[in-house]
Amino acid sequence: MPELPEVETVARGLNQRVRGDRIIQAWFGKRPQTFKTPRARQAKGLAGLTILAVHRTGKHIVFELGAEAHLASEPAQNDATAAAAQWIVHLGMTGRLLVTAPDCPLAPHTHARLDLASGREVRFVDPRRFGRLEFRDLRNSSAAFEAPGAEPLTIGAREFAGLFRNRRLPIKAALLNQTLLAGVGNIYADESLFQAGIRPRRRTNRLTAAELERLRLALREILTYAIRLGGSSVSDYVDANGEKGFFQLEHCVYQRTGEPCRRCQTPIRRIELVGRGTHYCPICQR
DNA sequence: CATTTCACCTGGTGGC
DNA sequence: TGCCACCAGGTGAAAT
Repeated sequence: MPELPEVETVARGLNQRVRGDRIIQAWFGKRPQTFKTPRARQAKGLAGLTILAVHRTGKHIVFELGAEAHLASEPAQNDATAAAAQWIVHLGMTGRLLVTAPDCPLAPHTHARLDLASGREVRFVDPRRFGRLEFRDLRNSSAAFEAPGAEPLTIGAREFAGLFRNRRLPIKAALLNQTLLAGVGNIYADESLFQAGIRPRRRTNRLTAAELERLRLALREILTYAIRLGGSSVSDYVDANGEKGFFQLEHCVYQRTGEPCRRCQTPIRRIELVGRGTHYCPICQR
């Protein structure tokens, strides 16, 4: 399931491959749930725009789009002031965003295709349809997209502690709440709690300052390392080039129920928390 | 308001 | 081999 490292990997791949390209026209499927902006408005809005840059915010992929053609090397990354519009893609559980040749066979559950001036296509494929596509025309008073929560890679110690100090919910539930931190999902919540030695059910307001700081650093380290390995390919995740990631080989607890802890050999335990499978080591995490 | 539960989806899995 | 119940989980709406 795409979380911050997977979404970052996809966004980087897209930025490398389609930055500077121009959208000739766009096609959209008929499943209404996929479209946060009505499909007709997306198709009309995207046609003719140039891709200035592609980047990640939280779990969202943002295409910065310009009304005029720019040199691919010219626009600064994240230069929202130059952007006339944005195309915002959330991959949900099973979403894929791929750059393909036009004669590449159309995968089942393809919900969107962008025809590019270079002759290639950007395709959005999503069997389970938890993904979302949104178009924002910044020329029409729409605000630029902002993720609701803080960025786990750059948040400071004081702000991080402030997010959790006055809450009573389990720390794992807090990590999954995108309005607090943006980008952490089930895999990296479990992995970072293991690394920090904290049990998932612990109430956030009962965590010590030292524990919160361990958690902040664990998140940063794990997310950074996972990005370097191209993310975790559990389920059917692949990047914009169709390549799998390798961080799943590094998992210490996620989907390792009953297997020995890599640190102390105790069998990894699985519980259900806020409706999610949750994995931890009963010895290493307190 | 804070927190918890549930519906939305389909492919893969395991039991018989 | 085939059938089917069941499960995975990101998000937002509804319930508590």
